Amino acid sequence: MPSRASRPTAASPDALGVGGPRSEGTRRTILDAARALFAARGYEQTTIRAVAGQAGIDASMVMRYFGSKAGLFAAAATRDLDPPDIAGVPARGRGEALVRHFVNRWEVDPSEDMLVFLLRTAVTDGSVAEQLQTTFDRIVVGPLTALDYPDAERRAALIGSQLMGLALCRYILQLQPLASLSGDEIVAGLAPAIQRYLTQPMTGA
Amino acid sequence: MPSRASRPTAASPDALGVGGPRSEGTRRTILDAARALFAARGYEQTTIRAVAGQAGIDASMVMRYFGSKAGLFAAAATRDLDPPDIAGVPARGRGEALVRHFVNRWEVDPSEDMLVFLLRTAVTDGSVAEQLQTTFDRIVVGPLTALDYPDAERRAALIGSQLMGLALCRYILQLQPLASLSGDEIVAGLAPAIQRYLTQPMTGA
DNA sequence: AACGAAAGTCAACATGCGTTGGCAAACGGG
DNA sequence: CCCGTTTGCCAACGCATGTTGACTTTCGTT
Repeated sequence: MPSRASRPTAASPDALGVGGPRSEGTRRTILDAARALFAARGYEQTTIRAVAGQAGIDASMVMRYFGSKAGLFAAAATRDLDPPDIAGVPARGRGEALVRHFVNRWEVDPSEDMLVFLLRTAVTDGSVAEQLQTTFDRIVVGPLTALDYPDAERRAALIGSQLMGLALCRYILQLQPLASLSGDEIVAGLAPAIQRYLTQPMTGA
Repeated sequence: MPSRASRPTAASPDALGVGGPRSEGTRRTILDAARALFAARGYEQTTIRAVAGQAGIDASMVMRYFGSKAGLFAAAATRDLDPPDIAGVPARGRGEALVRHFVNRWEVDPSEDMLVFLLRTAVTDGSVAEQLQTTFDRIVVGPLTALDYPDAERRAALIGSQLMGLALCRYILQLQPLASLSGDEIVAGLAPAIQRYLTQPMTGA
């Protein structure tokens, strides 16, 4: 990706704090570069200079826009992500729908997905782990409780551990043969297990 | 843990390379400290000085013993770990036996387990990921192929992703409610899924 | 055309890191 | 008792990093 100079067009005088409204164009450019690098290398390995380099600007610009490396990460880590719509799926197909939802998103570009992005950094940073918990609650636990599944939290936890394990092994660690299977093969292999987590009776408490 | 000065006892003139036989006592002390810190913070966040500090010695000592930070990690990352004995278990109970094997080990002290140790560092270091692959092949894929399971590699991959996900969510990220469940509850929840991965028919290839 | 603020660059600082070499104490055989 | 090896500590180097401040360039407004 060549260094897109891009004329930032001075931006519109939108609703932004008086603290310092900057060019919205380069702001997004920086955030995209930051997300890509944070997701690819993790927090420590990602340097401000590298982010600035990929964004085609100077490192001090990143500081002016986001204050600090932590501020940059915080800004990069807040993004909308849509929970899967499993309510519109018959109960027997919800396991597969759940797996397919995430696999489809991850197949496009794992680095672009918030869950993979957070996962990578959460491993080395405890505060990010809390954020991952929140995100996960909203995106997996939420839909399950909305459908009145009993023990929704525990079922979501089991399902989550499997989905996280998949994301970890396939997209981050790239372990074989998991990394070279097709998306459909992954879905076919995982869906029955997820379905089972949804429906199997719970023992103990 | 107070700084154990400990007289290294000059050690026995054991079989050690001519390059530099050092005190075996402090060598192990350093390795223990290194393993604990690597497992707790990951590779980047662990500093030579911190390892030396926890071992109660100087940082340069670590260098003399292990040459470099990478050498220290390599030394810390080589340790025996026993594959689970599922051959002596009836086929119907192998899923549970597999889960229980790892959960039992992790309940004692996750930081002491090689798999958790490697997992944490593999996320930020690609070369460690390869080592994790090797370890995993030996400890999970091996026992399965030895029992002539069809599609042993793929089944092991699915099982592995679930076990890795558990280790990640419960012991590293400490996500709720997974982190606060009892070991038995974990085993009860996961065992049927693992058993299913062992026995369910494989679709596609 | 001139002004001034915004946008961006450049050089430098302070810090913490891995790493190195030199120097002091402990130990053991002659 | 002395001396060489081993074991350890101290101070420092070189480097990359996050961060800062002064300087230049762009560009809309008057």
